[in-house]
Amino acid sequence: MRHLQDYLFFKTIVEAGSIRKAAESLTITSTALNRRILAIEEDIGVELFERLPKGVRLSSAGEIFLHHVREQLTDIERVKSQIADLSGERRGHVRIACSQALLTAFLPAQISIYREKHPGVTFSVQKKDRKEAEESLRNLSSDIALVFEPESLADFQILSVSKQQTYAIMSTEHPLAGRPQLKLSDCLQYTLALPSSDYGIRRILNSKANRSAQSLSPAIESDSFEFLRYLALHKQYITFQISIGLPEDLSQLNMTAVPLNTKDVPYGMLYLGQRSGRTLPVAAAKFAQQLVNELQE
Amino acid sequence: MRHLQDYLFFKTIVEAGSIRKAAESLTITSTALNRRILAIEEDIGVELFERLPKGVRLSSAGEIFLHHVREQLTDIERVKSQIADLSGERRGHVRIACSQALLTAFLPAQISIYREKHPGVTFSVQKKDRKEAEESLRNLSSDIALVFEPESLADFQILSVSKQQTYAIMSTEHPLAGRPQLKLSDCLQYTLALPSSDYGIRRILNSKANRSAQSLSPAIESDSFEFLRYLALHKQYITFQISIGLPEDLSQLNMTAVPLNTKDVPYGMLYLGQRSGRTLPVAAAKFAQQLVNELQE
DNA sequence: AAATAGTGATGCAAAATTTGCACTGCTCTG
DNA sequence: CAGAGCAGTGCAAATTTTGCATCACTATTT
Repeated sequence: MRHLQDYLFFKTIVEAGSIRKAAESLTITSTALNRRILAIEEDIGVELFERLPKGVRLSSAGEIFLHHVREQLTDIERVKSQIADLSGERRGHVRIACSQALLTAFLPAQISIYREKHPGVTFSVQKKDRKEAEESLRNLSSDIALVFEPESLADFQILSVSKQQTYAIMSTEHPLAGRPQLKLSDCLQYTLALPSSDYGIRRILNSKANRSAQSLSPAIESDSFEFLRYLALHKQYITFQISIGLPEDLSQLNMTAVPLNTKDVPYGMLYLGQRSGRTLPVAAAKFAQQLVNELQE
Repeated sequence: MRHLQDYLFFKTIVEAGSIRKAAESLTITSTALNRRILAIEEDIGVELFERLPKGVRLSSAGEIFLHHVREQLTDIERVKSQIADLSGERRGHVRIACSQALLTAFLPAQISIYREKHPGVTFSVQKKDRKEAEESLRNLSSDIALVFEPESLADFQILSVSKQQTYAIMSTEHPLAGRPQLKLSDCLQYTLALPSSDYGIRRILNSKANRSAQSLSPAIESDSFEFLRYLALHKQYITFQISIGLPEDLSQLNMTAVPLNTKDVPYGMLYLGQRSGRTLPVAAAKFAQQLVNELQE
């Protein structure tokens, strides 16, 4: 859309912090870009930026305008997507913010299923922690978010909630492998490789440990679930994952996942949501619907 | 706003039903206008209009686009108004849809009060019946609506509700003048001049008459309250009005208003509302707030 | 203290886009 | 069947946007 170019330019400048830098990434001259901003400012009658020696910074009027610009840019996407859907062929782009656990198996599978029906739809998936995911919904940089144990839920419109059981992951050689079910205390006798404490799984385990006055002392902490998994394979450590985050090929890797007793370690909650009050583009709305159906099973 | 010109052009064409007619009112050539539409259509990839021999008509894609355009045009007004409010001086335009009864005394007084504080704010007031008022909120041609006994309340976000007592209006020479209070049956013995049946007051009176199996047979019906009032003055008829709609200068006109007993004819409800989910421009929001305060007394 | 490198703004000419005129082809109306 | 009203199009003029060179300013580095 031609008229929205100014909006995009403006947004890019805000993100770049300088007109010249923004101009570079927009493949346009800084002077042309500068003048477009000046023109907008004249239109509105207020300066959108403070001019600093190091670049530009939003004025308070600019903040208001930025908010409007973000809404516009996403709104026109929705409109285009609705219009495209009239002609039968679904097109568009779905932007997903999600917890790390979803990246391994669930989302790849779901996206693949969706794209078989609608190859015109593209996806971007960003791993975000709980805070970041909610923020990205708020500032419209994501359409939907899948968050395990979310934080505030402000502006978060819940589309689906599903209970997630925690599993212990270990090598098939591990003494505990083969048990039908475990308690957390069973695991504490072995060496643990845990996600860092800003992850939902860790919070679940922590709270159980605190309640039973046990101490959760991991030998290894990491923010990469994949790393933890490989560690558990080679070093006979135990790590944990929620059910939806279990890789499909564990057995091929000589690993196994044993569920933790839910009376011992309670279910965690996986939330699917969008920004409240927003109408999603068709593609995103339909994909969200697919996830809702899938999560209900 | 330069970029929104296309939107305004588009909207004008829709309303005019023809590119040439729209071009005329926009003081631009039909050919230039035509090409701007073609450009938009190329941008989106779909035809927005069906081309008919008599002009153009919206396609279904155009309908979606129109909806977006309307939201845009009002949204940018809100943004401008919010930005202007930063600099202290309030500017903007408030569009009000209201029932006829409000035009006589209430709204003129309220607008006058508001404009003393904020002379930069302009107003447009449109008399609408209950259906029309709600529709004008929905399609964003009004910011706020004041409706007596509204109909559906769909998409209608209620800002305030106030009870309105019904008054009988008559000449000071009338036999019933001077009574402290009346019952509907008292009035039925005299000749009535009533608003047409799509007005809220008439509905209130009708429902009472039906319940008590009385018959409401007006000698005169009109959709002009002013006409009815003058009629009542000169011909000794009785007409009715709700409290907020009573003119301030009745006594100077040798007329008087006598309240109807509320146990006989119940209160009617006056609703102040906006479209649900919408953030009003500063000027409109503040004016609405003033009305809410006023109506609470 | 001076040089340097970074920022946004501006005058001016070239490039690109938009506009208006004249005209086409179409359909419905009288 | 002629006429009026409609949208679309080729082309040249008018207007707007762009890019280059350059200015004025500031913070950092030498």
